[in-house]
Amino acid sequence: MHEKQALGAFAALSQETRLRIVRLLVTAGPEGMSAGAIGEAMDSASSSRMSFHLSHLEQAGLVESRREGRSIIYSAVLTALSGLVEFLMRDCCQGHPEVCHPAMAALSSCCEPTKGSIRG
Amino acid sequence: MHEKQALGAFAALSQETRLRIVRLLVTAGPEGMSAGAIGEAMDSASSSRMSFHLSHLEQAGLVESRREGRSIIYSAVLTALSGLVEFLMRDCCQGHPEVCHPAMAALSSCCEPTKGSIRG
DNA sequence: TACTTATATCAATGAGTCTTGAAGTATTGA
DNA sequence: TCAATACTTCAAGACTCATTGATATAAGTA
Repeated sequence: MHEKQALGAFAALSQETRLRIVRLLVTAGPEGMSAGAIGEAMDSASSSRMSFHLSHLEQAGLVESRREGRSIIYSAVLTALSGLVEFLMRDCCQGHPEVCHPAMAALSSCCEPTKGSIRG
Repeated sequence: MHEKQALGAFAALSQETRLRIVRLLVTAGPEGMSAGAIGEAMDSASSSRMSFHLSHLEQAGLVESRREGRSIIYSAVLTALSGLVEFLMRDCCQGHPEVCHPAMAALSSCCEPTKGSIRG
């Protein structure tokens, strides 16, 4: 994850519709959702509007697509999200590990690591 | 950290100058840096341009300021950064803990937690 | 082939953002 | 009080972004 990629990802995530799409696709898991289904889940989203935001997200590397019959299925690129977090934290931590510990505690409660515990 | 705050933070971080300012201030630590010193560290930054971006970052909650004599000292709000990470990961992990583990491993190598270890 | 469904692309419009230079405010010192 | 320093605020222009509606492409179906 380089600065340009991070800037693109932050820009993609700074738009309400796109942030919601990403969250929706993350919860949808690896199977993903068709563009139409995503559009139906969003408020008053025209097909061109969805296409605009989905291609924006795809170019930012946050989602990927595959065709299934007439539909195009979008899914979240989970490694891009974790890479973004890694980039953010890498920059945060230079000499100040206290920044990371609250975030690690939050992750710990979210992800239930299989071994070990985190103390701030 | 709510959606609106996250959107504001992502928008603030999606601009090259502002992302660099944040990284600069994170490395500068709690003492922070004056607006002028930040401007000197950036390429060809006019004072009004710095002020524009610094107030943008401050409104997003990513930096804070205090006056010292004639100078205004800016410093990074580390809890806002970790809060943003927490927000991102919280949304990432719904049913998919495998997203978080690589990020946790990255944080682990960055922050050297005082106790326990993280396994993906 | 013609029709329907599903999505993408294009062009135009309006809204928002970034930069610049000038003017304004706050602090310090003579 | 005057001048200098350090920032901020304001206004204007250029640029970018989001939305809309129309058109285009691609894949099934009759």
